[in-house]
Amino acid sequence: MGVTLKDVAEKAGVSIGTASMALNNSDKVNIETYKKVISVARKLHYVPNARARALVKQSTNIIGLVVPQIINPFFAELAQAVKDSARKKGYNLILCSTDGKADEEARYIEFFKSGMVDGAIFASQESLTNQNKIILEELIANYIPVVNINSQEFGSDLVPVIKTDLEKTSYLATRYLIELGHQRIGFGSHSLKRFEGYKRALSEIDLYNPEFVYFPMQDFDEDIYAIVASLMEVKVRPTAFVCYNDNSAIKMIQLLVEKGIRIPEDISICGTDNILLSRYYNPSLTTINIPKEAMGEKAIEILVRIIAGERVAKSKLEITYPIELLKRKSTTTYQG
Amino acid sequence: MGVTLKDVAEKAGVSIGTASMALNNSDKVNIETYKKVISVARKLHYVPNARARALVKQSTNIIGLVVPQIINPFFAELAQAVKDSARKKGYNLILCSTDGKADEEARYIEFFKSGMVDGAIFASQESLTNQNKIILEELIANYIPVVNINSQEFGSDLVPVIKTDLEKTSYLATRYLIELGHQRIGFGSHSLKRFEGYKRALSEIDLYNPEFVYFPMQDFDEDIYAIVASLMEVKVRPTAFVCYNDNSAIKMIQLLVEKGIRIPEDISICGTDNILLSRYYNPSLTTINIPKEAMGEKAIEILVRIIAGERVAKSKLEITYPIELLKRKSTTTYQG
DNA sequence: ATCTAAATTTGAAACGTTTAAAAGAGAGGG
DNA sequence: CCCTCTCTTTTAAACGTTTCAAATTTAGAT
Repeated sequence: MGVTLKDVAEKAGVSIGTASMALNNSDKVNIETYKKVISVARKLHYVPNARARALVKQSTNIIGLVVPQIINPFFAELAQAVKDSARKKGYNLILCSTDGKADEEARYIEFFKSGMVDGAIFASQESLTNQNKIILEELIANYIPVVNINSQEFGSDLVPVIKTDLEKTSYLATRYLIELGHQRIGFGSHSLKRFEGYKRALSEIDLYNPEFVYFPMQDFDEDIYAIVASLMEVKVRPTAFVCYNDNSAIKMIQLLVEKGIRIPEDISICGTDNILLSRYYNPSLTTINIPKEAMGEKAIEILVRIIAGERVAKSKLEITYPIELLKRKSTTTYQG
Repeated sequence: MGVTLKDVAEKAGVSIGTASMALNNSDKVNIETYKKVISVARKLHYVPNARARALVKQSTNIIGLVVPQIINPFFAELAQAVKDSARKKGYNLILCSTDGKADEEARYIEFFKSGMVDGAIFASQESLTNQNKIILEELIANYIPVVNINSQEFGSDLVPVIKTDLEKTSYLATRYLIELGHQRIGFGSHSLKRFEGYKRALSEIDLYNPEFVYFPMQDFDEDIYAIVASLMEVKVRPTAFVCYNDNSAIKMIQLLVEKGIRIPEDISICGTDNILLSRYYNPSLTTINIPKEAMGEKAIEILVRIIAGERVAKSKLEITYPIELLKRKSTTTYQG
């Protein structure tokens, strides 16, 4: 079908080995033959067969990135960062979103284990499920380099973790709302870590009240309807709310506005992630910035080092990135 | 490093050929040997080497999807749809975003030509650039199956096109605004097709006025600042505006609101794409739905047929998907 | 026991590269 | 003219599968 190295070699009147060396800029080959081979290759529009090369080189130059969902802007932006860094290092990125399906996950693992990627990055919302951990360990066992982004407290010593301090995100958010004068501050997330930060901030001033805490079981996005419904019924309503992430904050605001509640006048709302859109939302969203670019870049940097054979994580390697509160218009002082 | 077919064969006491056949469920192999091989393979945690298989099978089971940007929700959602369909057909998706960089594009092309993908889907905002066309033709010349999503009027007979009627999107939007009583309707897009639809709707009632037309040169997202600034200065301001897409509509609303303009009371705004967020924006966005799932699925279906060797596009193959106006809260009747 | 046909297994080529060892060609010195 | 050394090219193995023709085994029929 396509033109192969053999064709180039024949036309250039050299052996396959020489042709290969010439095309790989080996210094062993005579300058004249080099020129000849290059020119013939160009003339024939020769493109090296990546499949053959992958086999002999034991490497595909592809990195896999696994995210829970692509359509979540946080992961889209993270993927963008990871991709850019990967390309700079000469890798292509294969983007895998699991959408919470275990069988999808399993298929990706098979794919990775089969050697189609040189390494993989797992990004998660939060802490890894047991299932995730098994997966990572299985990959490690198959000598597939792995880096983990964003998950907390991962047990294995073998997988480097790039993360932020989740507890601190909600601590910062809650602190800020307290500073604004709020006393009844609600919270919604399935993240224990985040809950701890929220609780810590309120406990410091003895204002923690479990009444205002919502722990959606599974899918926060879906459970927002229930939370908003509950907020409408409750006698004493919180005047501020700390949301799981920007996506859910936006959804929550929309639902509240539909019920005639003004944001931020009636309820201040705070997200997390600083997705691109949070700045353009109406009202613009007070949120916590997660340094996605830096984290994505770091993940690639470390992964590439592992791929190159460096024993990066002799012991537990964890890198925690700083986060930052961005004060915008979805929060305001308590209008007692 | 890993365990190979040879290891399995030896341990099972059969030849490599037999082991291979057993693992591929060939009916030629005796049931007892089959069981033996399977059990040994399982015991050794054998995973077939995809690189070797790709070489001999001349296929990687990977499909490439090229989009302008992942972080644009429209393309994220389209990618999601494409990915789901691809997986159903047994393919993995490699997601490539060019971010408008020509050199990135070129690298993807090399990658595709090298045989690392079995086929490729190109999704574009709009009409293809000349550059794009050259790329597609180059791929075709290298026997890489290609399908095009969303672009209008592509010359080649060889590349199937999955699209919508862009002219109609802005026609529908403009018509609706006219029905709402608006007479001064603005328009912003670099798309000629869309402009035509807008102009047609207004010309039908003799209200077309070039004064209200904004043709950003390059990046609409960036040019919105200039458009909004201009809208603030102009003596007679439009009471409604048709935006390039939801993303830009959202950005525009945000900027207008910052200037104290109420949406939709002062200006009605209409987007296109129906990204997930448009429903949760505040106000929720009147927009035109683009059937992303259906289009993504169709693209994969056709691509897979081409990969299988079917000569899908003997002549020009174009499939146009229906669009639909979604009336939401960013538009309202003209409050003369 | 012999022959044939069917069932099963083996062996080896093929996929298209890379790479290291071996071979060959010049050049210069003795 | 031979030997050695350097520079260049060729040869062939290796990567790990799949696949198909050929070889072998098994079973059935006579």
